[in-house]
Amino acid sequence: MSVTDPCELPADRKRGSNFGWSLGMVLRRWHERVEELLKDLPHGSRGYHILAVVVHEEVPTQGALAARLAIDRSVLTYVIDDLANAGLIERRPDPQDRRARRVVATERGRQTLAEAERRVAHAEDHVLGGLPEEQRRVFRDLAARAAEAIHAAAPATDPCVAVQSVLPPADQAS
Amino acid sequence: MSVTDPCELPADRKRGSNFGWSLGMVLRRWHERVEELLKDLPHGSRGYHILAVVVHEEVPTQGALAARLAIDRSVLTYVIDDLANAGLIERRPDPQDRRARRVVATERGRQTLAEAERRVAHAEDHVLGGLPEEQRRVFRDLAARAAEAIHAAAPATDPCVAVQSVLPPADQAS
DNA sequence: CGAAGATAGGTTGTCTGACAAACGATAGGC
DNA sequence: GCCTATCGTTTGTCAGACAACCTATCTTCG
Repeated sequence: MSVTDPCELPADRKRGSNFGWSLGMVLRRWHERVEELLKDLPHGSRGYHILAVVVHEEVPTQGALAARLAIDRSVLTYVIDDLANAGLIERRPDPQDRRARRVVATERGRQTLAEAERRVAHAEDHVLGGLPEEQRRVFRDLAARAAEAIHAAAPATDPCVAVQSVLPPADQAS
Repeated sequence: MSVTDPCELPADRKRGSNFGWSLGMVLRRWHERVEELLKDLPHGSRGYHILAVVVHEEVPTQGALAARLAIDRSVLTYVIDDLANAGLIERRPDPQDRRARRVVATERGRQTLAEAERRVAHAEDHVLGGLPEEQRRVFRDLAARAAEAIHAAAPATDPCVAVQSVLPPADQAS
């Protein structure tokens, strides 16, 4: 497939149609808003995500939690510390394996999460204010499913694409 | 339109249904892939975005470019430096205003972008591999429109939400 | 004309968050 | 009882984001 006229990208590729940029834009705004909203939750959106998983899901250990959220274990350490200090979760020794810690939510944690989720949901609607109600729902749903799929196929890098220079070999530089 | 009962989140709010987390997940993977793909384009995805705008849109000055992409001017400086060194764009003095620089793409830049866009499009399909064809299209479209709307309403922080603690007042801590 | 303020671009320094590496404690296999 | 793997934690390094400052130029107005 020879290079079709590069300018021919049918106005679908033009303004705003850079997927990566768009995602970044939406995520940045989401982050701003949520961070603002949850500024007294120990680590803002980070703490929120962790708390959410702890409350909603049965996650055995800290390591599993890290895997579930696809974040580094070393981050978990201090976020959990602070969430525990705030009385939102507890870190209990696992009776089966004394290396592991089970992380469970306190009642206060559950309440806090409920409140946080309410606010975040509201903020999200605001962030997606540019889309009509129905499409917001669709967007969130698609994002969730795409993320789920990505997370499931974790390997991150498979060499299915041969990596060679994007730059033309200096043949007809302007 | 009052907020429908916030606690009613019906198992739609559960696993994977954290919008922010999902976006982050998708974006991270996008970034990994693209950065891999464009590793010899001066600043990877950054350079890609900038090059794309320079090629596809009529952007008067460097400052306008920064505004268009919602990035810091100080970033533009060195990215443009390197894109120019690679012969992909040129920084020309604006005859009307000698403070300003007009940034224009070279032919080589156009070719490179075309190739890059092809690869990125391919990578994006791969990243969204968890969604069927049609939904990928929808997702990209919604993302673009949401981002566009956000970018249009730039102010970033309007105090429409009263910010008070998410934490309950220590009444019934567990 | 010439001084004052505004604006374009560039430079520098600081700060945060991501990530790798190393460590102590414990579990499981031999 | 040793050896290796695993869990959680700590530490250090690095890149990217962002603010503050600087210079050159334009604009306005006396």
